[in-house]
Amino acid sequence: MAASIELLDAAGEEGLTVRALTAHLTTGRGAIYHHVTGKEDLLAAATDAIISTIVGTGATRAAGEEDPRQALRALALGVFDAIDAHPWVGVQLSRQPQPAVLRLWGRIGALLQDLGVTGTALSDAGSALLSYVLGATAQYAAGARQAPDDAARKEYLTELAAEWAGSGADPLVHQAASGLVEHDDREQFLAGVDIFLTGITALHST
Amino acid sequence: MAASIELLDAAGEEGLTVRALTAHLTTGRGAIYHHVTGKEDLLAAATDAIISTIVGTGATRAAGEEDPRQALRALALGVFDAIDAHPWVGVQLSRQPQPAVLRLWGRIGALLQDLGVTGTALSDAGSALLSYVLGATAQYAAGARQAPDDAARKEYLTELAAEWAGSGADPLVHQAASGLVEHDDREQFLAGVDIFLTGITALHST
DNA sequence: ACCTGAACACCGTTCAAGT
DNA sequence: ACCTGAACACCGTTCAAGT
Repeated sequence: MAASIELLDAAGEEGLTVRALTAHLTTGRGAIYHHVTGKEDLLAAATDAIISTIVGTGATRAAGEEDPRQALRALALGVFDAIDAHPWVGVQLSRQPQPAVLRLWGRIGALLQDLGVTGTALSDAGSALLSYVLGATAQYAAGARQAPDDAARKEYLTELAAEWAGSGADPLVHQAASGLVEHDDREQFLAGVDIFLTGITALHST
Repeated sequence: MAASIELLDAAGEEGLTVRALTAHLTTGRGAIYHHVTGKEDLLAAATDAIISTIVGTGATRAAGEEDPRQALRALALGVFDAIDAHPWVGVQLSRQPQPAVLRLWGRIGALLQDLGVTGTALSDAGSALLSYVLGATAQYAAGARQAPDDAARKEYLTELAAEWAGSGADPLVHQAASGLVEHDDREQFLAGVDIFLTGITALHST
């Protein structure tokens, strides 16, 4: 498992090949099939291992001593940072039915319940927040994969901004493109979480 | 392009192989490389073709005669229905930099502007809403791929619910699992859009 | 029970050769 | 300029044979 994550971090999803993995473990190609059913299983297990470290310990200290809103922000940021460190997790999380997704659902649901949301509103809010987090991190991961370091990121964004500006006559897109290079992904991600929490609170209190 | 979409609809992302496509077009394997740079380009073009039909015509009649909130709901539902018809689009949209995503961004941004959102709040709200729509549809598409028809869907969800119920001691997950089989994806998706719009409005008016 | 590694049935992409 | 299709360099997975 550790070897799989190492390979994924080093070369992305395409870097995890049965050949590379078994070579790294100095074993025969067929050997892994005694431990996992196939490559899909391998990826799911690696993803679950990463997500577990974020959700895992937090679940016990959620008794209520902490502000659930703050805890939800922290959880979301935890996922964000994990994808920053392991971009391949972002793509993987969009593929159901993943145990890692289930784990996240449970934690988000519990915190929303602490916030006083119940019934249909709870499942609506939970799945919506989860979808946002997964969608945003997947987008971010895709961008990060294109530009691993800061210099490459700046170049990539400048190029993308030029492409945006050129593609549409829309002045709005133009404006968005100019702000693209300077914007902070992490801040924008958190702003989205806040829109969510505000919406949930507003809908709940009416 | 039409042939590519046909293959993708029939057999999913894995069904689109260079061999199957060129056989369908009764041409040589290398022929397509004179029209697209590779398979990635092919998938991006197919995705853009689908998204264009949703965003395309709407852009012109967005002058303001329509409630922007309603228009955003309609746009979101349009994406949802497109992925219902072509599940492979869902996965594809999570991969940047996709012209289709840019197209959606432009339309969402314009409608948010009609709603009176500007500056940093606009780019925050736009990217958040886009992330939600992409995340939710990707999740839905992944589920739909597992269960193409209604009978399979029910069976799949019942099985998933049992798995959920078994995995965690959490009573919340238990409760969510029981509601899983009956819930309407489309309704839940729209509920999420409403949480968003409510949050954006609430943050904007304070 | 677990491992080995050749073999199998696929891929996407390239490129000399044709029209 | 566009097409052809054999060839190349890969894949994931299987399975008879070993320990």
